[in-house]
Amino acid sequence: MIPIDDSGCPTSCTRCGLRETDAFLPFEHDRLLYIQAFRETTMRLAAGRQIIAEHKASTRLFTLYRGWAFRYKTLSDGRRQILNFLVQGDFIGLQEEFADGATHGVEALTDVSLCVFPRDGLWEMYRDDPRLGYDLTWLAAREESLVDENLLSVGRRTAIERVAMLLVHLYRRAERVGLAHDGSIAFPFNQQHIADALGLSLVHTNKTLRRLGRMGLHIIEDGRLYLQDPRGLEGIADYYERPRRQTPLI
Amino acid sequence: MIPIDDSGCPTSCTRCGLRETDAFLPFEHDRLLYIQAFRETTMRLAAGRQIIAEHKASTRLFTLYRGWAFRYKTLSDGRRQILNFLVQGDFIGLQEEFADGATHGVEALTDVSLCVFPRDGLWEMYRDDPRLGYDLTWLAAREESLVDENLLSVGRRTAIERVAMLLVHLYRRAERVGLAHDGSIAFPFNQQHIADALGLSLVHTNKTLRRLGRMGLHIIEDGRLYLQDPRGLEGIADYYERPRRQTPLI
DNA sequence: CGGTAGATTGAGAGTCCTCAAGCTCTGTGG
DNA sequence: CCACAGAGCTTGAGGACTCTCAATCTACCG
Repeated sequence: MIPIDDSGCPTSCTRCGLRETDAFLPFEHDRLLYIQAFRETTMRLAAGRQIIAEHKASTRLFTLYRGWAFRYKTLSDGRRQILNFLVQGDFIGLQEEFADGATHGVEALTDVSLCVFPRDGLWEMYRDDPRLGYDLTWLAAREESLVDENLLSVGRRTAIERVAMLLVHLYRRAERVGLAHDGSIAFPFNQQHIADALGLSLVHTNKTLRRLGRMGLHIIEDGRLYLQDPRGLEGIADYYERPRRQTPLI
Repeated sequence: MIPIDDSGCPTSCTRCGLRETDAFLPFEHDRLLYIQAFRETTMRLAAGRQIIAEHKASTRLFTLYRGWAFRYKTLSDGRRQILNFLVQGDFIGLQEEFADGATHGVEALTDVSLCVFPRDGLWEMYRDDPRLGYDLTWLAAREESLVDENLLSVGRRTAIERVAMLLVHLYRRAERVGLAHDGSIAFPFNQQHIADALGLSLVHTNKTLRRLGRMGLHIIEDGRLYLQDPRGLEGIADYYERPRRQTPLI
């Protein structure tokens, strides 16, 4: 029996539940202990709560241990753009450390469990264990490639291509970290989330989703997403997932 | 007289011309020598040439020493999205090191001069000098924030807002690294570049640019950009530049 | 003096947006 | 047990922003 704290995280990083999948790079025992010492606390947040508020500097870094979240930016009249979705294993808050005030918010999309790290300990981590620094750069670069992918969608794909892309992409990411069961994943995203991620209106997002559904490409039912025709979706989206290397998990 | 090699870069990093502006973090002499040793060579590429081809793994990393470049992705039918523009001082190729094949291309927009680094020496750099590793993460995070900003534009700003945003943003970035003279910057971007960066068609980009010009907000003339009314542009774009910290330069 | 790249403009079409209304489902309270 | 409110989903209709097609114009070059 693995000891669990009241946020749903294991008390010890050496028994981190995420590491049971093969999505993550295996870490040495010592390194896990170092991360555990670096970890300030763990916490739980309800869906809809802000993990990092859009215009405030955060003094903390996070690893998303359970649940979904998203990064976003808004214009002053309220228009919102979701930059990318975050799933368990993703690191949160790196840009805050570096970018000069060019802020974005991070919101919990479902109830989430988080590992919390102090932001001002980051440089020490690089110094103490350069390998972890290298891994952080990796995570930053990989997140950027997610945003790149979204920018290509929003800039150059049509509505139906964008939605097809999003469905396949989210499914693959969830599957990757062990969230797919019986050919489906939990799908807590509402249509406003999808619209804001794809740069579409809510109404048009709805019509496009329905259109794909009627074409027999996917089903969203009881909060779960089934890809009936993943190849079909990939074809529409002009997006073909490649095998992925294992990802560092901090 | 600073010795210059045939690519236009100084032969010694200790005399790097870029460091004469205050845009960059001052580096210790030893660190500059380390970077110089890490530098494999320098090179020059003509406008339009590929610095990194879109679907090929590159074995090199670069610092853009002079000129403009851009990162882009394309769909199989040729639609192209420019992800962000690169200016002198920007580091090129980090994502290639980490992202799993999720590739993008990097093209020289003007004639460029580049410092070239071997990609497989990167990890050694983290190990030898964690501070440089930290700086690389910084650069990665900052580039991501550029892409974030573009994604907000393309997803949620109207055409005129996007163009206003682009003009201000490019101007500020160029100014920041010492490229503004007499209230203008060299403007080598053609309308296709702007269209591909903003997710617009060439024709509509042209009409929008003209509209802003007729409103007296900017002038593009003889390959130079003048912001006649930067505040007006910022207002339209709902974008206000904040003071920036100094950036690492590697 | 053609030829090419880039900028410009007009016209018509189409994707996507806004407005509006109705529907389903869930939770709450009388 | 049922009315009611709220969140989210769905659909129709009209309008607007942006796209494609096409043609013209300028600048530059061999």
